[in-house]
Amino acid sequence: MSSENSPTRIRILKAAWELLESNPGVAARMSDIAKKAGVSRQALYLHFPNRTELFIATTKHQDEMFGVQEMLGASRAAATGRERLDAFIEVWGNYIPKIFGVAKTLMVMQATDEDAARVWGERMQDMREGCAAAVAALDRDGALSLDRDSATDLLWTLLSIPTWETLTQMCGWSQEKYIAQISEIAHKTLVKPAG
Amino acid sequence: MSSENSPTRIRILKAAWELLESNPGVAARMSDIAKKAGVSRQALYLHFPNRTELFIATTKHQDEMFGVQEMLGASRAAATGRERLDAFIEVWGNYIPKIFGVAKTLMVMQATDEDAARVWGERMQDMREGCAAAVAALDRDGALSLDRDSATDLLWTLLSIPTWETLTQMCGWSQEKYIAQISEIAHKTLVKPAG
DNA sequence: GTGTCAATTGACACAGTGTAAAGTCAACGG
DNA sequence: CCGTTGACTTTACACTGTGTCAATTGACAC
Repeated sequence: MSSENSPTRIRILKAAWELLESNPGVAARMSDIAKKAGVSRQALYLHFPNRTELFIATTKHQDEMFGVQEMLGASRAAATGRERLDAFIEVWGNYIPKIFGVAKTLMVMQATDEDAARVWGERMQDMREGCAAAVAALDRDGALSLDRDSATDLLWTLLSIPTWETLTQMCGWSQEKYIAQISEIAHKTLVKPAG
Repeated sequence: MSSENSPTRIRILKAAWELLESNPGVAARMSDIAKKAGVSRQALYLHFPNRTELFIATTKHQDEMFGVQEMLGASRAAATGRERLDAFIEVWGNYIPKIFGVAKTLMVMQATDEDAARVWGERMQDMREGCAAAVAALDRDGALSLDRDSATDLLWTLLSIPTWETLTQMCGWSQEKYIAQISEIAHKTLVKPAG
């Protein structure tokens, strides 16, 4: 079942991806995914031990396809703390819509499923490190107007998926407005006013 | 089944309340609730048409017990826009922890259940009106640094339950720190600097 | 007593997950 | 050309949880 790259496995992952994306959070049934992938329901269990692990694998597959690591790595290149903050907000903020469908499913499952909770927690912790790094860079520039921990907490919350969901999905903000406003709030609350 | 005040109905609601509170989001089973209420599983269906409606009723029961309407009404009394903003943040922000357990359940169910989604949406819309009113009061004072809609959207997001959850449950902020910081962010981002 | 109402008991249909066993089919190696 | 292997299918089933139904009990009211 494990880390193979068999074509069937990929087809299943792709089917799950599409279904979750078209209906965020609703968590398609195994039979739906099988149907979409053009395989039997049982074939799913040949590649993944259970439903949760299939969705976890879908998440990891997305990260691999999109190359998050590289994207986030790029934001580390920025010279000043302020530039780094902006770069991080832009990269992560623009990554969210790409993964939202699948991510939301995991987020919802997290409440009832330990494995989903673990993986989701790790993922959010990774993102938090990016926040911490940006905050640290600001601090080194003497531009941080809060203690590091609180600043990291705030930035993390500001860039959380529920925040993105509220603003873009419920309030109807465009992706550009979202990025611009989050960036502005981050500056106003985290960064010292003058220079 | 409907809007009676039979003692059994109340006991069921109380049992559901306690179970949801002790395990936010996990959504207890009907049999668990029945057991806790000291009543047969079938008795639940004599009072509520299904699981979702039971949870919805639990939410409404909480609102009734706590008297949200009165609490929020009090914040309308404030004289200036700034005072009103602070009052609203304090009232709503301190209400969240009281309802979190049950609310989170509804929030999670919202993804898969239309009725839950509807009720949850209404509830959030009610809260939004409080945000809009505070923003309008600021605007009347000429103290608003954003257009009304954007300001309402932002305040609404800032005061959303996921934001509270991230800061207090995941980051470990105290309720006091939460209120203080949210208040500060709201001022920095919504209210004009000087006077 | 009889009616009625609230609740119980036990049974069942249904959906969805996960397991198990047997069968099919194509590829590959002797 | 045969036999094996591996991936997948088919069928069946156990299990959990929701919701429905019918028959029964017990109390209280008139």
